[in-house]
Amino acid sequence: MRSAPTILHLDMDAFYAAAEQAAKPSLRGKPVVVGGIGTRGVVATASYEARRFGVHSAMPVAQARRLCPNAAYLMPRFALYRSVSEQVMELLGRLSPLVEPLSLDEAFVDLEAGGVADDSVSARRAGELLRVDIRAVTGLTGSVGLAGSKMLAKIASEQAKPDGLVLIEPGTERELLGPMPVRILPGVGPATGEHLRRAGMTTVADLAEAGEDELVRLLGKAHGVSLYQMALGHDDRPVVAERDAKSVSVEDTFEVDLHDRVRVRNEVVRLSDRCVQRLRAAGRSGRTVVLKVRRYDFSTLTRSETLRGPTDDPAVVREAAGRLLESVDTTGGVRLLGVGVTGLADFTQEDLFAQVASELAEAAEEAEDSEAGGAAGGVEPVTPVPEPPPERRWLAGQDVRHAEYGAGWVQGSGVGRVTVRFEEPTSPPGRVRTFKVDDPDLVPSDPLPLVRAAGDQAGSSPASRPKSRSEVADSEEAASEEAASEEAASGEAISSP
DNA sequence: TCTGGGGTCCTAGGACCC
DNA sequence: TCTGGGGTCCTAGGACCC
Repeated sequence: MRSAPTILHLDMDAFYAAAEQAAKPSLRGKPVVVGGIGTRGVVATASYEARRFGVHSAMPVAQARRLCPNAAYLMPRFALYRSVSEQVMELLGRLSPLVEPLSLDEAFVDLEAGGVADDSVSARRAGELLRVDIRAVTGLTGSVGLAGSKMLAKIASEQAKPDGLVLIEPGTERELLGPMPVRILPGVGPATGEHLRRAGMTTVADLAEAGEDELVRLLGKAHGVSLYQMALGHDDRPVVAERDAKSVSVEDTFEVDLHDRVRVRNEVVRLSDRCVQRLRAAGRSGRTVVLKVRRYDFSTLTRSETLRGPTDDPAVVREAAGRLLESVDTTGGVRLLGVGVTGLADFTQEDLFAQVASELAEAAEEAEDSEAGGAAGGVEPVTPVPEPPPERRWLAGQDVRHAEYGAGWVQGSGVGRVTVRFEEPTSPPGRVRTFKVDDPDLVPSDPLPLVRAAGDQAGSSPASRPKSRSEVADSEEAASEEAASEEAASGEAISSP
C-alpha cells in the first residue's frame, strides 16, 4: 500500500472482439462474438454491441446465438491477439522494468519503479499518454486504473471501462470499497460469494465489520485472512515481472462424447505429444504428469504420477498418461481429455532410466516399423497416432487470400460453399463473394497488421504522437459506413469431423 | 441452456521420516 | 511396546482468474 497511486493496471477493452473489428471494417459498430467454434463452444469475448443483448464471456455460444442471432460469430485468432499484445507490452516496458502481464490483454505496471511517476499528477499523465500511444500503435482502446495497490488499480480499470482512466486517491479506498458488492474483490467468485451471502454479507463493508476471525472460520485460513485485508483496502503485493510458469497442459473437449476406449487411448497419446511439444518449446521439463478426464455428466477427475526426475521425453509422458488412464472408469462416455505436466524444472535433467527406455523403444521401432502397432498406454513402445485427415475446413473469421480479389476473411461456410468478405484493416468495408469450398484460387493467409505501418518503426516518438492520433481518427471515420448484417458471419453449418 | 482452454493457489489426508 | 508431534512429499479436488 503506497501513498501515491503509482501502480497502473491496464485492461484492453473487449480485446479479442475489438481486434476483430479493427481487422474487419464491416464489423465495426456491430455485435461481434469471438469464441469456440462447434456446438460446445463458449464465448471468449463479446463486443460491447453484443453485450447489450446479454451476451458475455464464458456463456455457451449456443445460448449467445439465441440472444443475439445477428452477431458475427468468429473463431479466435490467437496469432493476431499475441502480436497486438506484444505491441502493448512493449509500450508498458517503456514505462517501467516492472511489468506483470496477467494475460494477453492485461498487465500491472509499477510506475514508481520506472521513475515515470511519483504522485497523482504524474501518474495520471503517464496513464493518459499510455492510452494515446496504445491507440496509435494498435488502433485499439485500453482502460487504465491507477491506485496505491494492485487490487485497487484493478478495480479502478474496471470502473474506467470502456476507454477510460480512473485514479483512486490513496486514503479514499475504504469509503470507496465499502458499499461495493463482495464480488468485486479478487478471489471472490460464485462459490465464495454465495457462501458469504448465506452468512449475511453482501458488501465489502460487511466483510470489514465481520472481522478476520469470522472470515477465517467461514472460508479457511488463507482465504479468510487475505479477504479481510482486501476488505480493509490493504494489499501489499508487489508488481512482479516475469514469473516462470509452474505447469503446462493441453486439453480437448470433443464435439461428441468418446465411447471407444481405443479412441480414448489414442487421444491421450496425441495430447501427451502436444503437451511435450509445448514443454520443449518453453525449454522446460517436468516431473509430475497429470491426466484430466471429464465424463459425459461433466464430473471431472484428475490422476497424477510423479516421476523420479523431470523429463521432456514424449515417450515417458505418453506412457505415464497411459498408465493413469488405466485407473479411470470411462463408461458412459468421455467429454474432455487433458494431459499436463507440473513440477517444472528449468533444465532438462533426464531420468536416465526413462532415457534408456525410450532409446530402446526408438531402436525397436526403427528395427521393425513394418509391424502392426502396439497397445497405446501400455509399457510397450507406442506407435505414433496419425493426425486426422487434412479436411478442407473454412472457419468463420479466418484470414484468406483470393488470387483475383485479394485479402479477405471467411464469413461463413456450409453446403460446399464458402462466403468471403474482401476487406482489410485499412480498407473501407468490403464486398461479399461466394466460392466453392475447394476453389483453388482461395487459400488461407496470415493476419494483416491492424494499423498501417508508420514511416518510423513500431511505436510513436513524442513528436509523432499527434500525427498518429489523427490517423486513427481518420481511419475510424472511413470505417463507419455500410452495413454487413445480411447473413452476418453466422458461420452456420460449420462442418465437424 | 448446457457448460472452453490455459493457468494459479489452497486444502486435506496419508505416507514417511526424524 | 506404545505414543507424540512436526515437516515434507504426493495425490485429488475445488475455487478462481482471464
